[in-house]
Amino acid sequence: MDNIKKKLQEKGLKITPQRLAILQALMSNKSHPTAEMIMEYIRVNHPNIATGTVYKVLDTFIEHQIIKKVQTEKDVMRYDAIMDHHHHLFCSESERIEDYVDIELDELLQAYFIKKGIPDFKIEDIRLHVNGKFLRIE
Amino acid sequence: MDNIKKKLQEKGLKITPQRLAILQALMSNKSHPTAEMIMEYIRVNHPNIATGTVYKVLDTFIEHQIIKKVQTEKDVMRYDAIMDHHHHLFCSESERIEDYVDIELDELLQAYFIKKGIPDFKIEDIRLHVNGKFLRIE
DNA sequence: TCTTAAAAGAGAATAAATCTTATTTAGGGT
DNA sequence: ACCCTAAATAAGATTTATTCTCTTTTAAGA
Repeated sequence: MDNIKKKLQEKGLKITPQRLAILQALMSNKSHPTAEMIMEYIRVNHPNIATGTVYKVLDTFIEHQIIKKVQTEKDVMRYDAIMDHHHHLFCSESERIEDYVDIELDELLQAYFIKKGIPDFKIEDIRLHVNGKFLRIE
Repeated sequence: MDNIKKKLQEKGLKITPQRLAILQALMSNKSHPTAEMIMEYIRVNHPNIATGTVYKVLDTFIEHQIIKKVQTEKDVMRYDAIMDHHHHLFCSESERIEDYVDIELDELLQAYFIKKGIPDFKIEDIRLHVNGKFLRIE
């Protein structure tokens, strides 16, 4: 929790109970939750947090690079508190999304694109979207 | 245009002026348009097409694998009529999205994952989301 | 402790997408 | 070519996620 406070302070953000609750919710949840799911989770301890506040706080976090949006095909946004470079595994039968970290792969891709490049495009970041099926239930 | 008709027939879909217009719009537009943009485009020749029809037709096309949704961070859906395996280049400063085809890369990835695999996950499809900047204006 | 800019609350407003119901139409069968 | 019917479209109300506006509250530096 102190670690969460430090994160906000580093970015020059005021420490509020709402921000702490939302960031804590995000960091304890690896399932890339929606704003809805975050609200549900924090309403246990913060019954009167406003919907708009949650969206606003999430936007603030994104702006300050504390969290990221996850790109999906659905019209509900999902959020990710893990900022280290990683890829995503998407379940083709459910809404499940998991992180996939693979430094060896990153090096392979980096080497490939340094050698080959993409015409008229300056690469900043490469993310894999791996679609498939999870063989074990979460 | 006959080619578009054939596409619908192959999937057992009725050929309607609305479907032809929407698919034609999608195939002539490489910018991964939104439903809104498609409507604007086809309203020139089809002034009284209903919004709901456009969404319905797009869903039907997705269901029959004639088009695909593009995963973005925004809450407007974008559509792609190119079904051959390809990746996407995302502009970090605008809404521009372009296709990126690279068979050599696909082979590299395939070889990598056949060798290495992902624990408890059966890969069906791998897409790269390459973020960066376009060095030439469209 | 005081001050004030920043943040949160409440709920109205917006925008994309979906749903409902009535009407129309494509295309197979006669 | 003409029916017939299931499928498709039109129109517009509705839903859902998200954003906006305005007022009140609060964090944290002076």
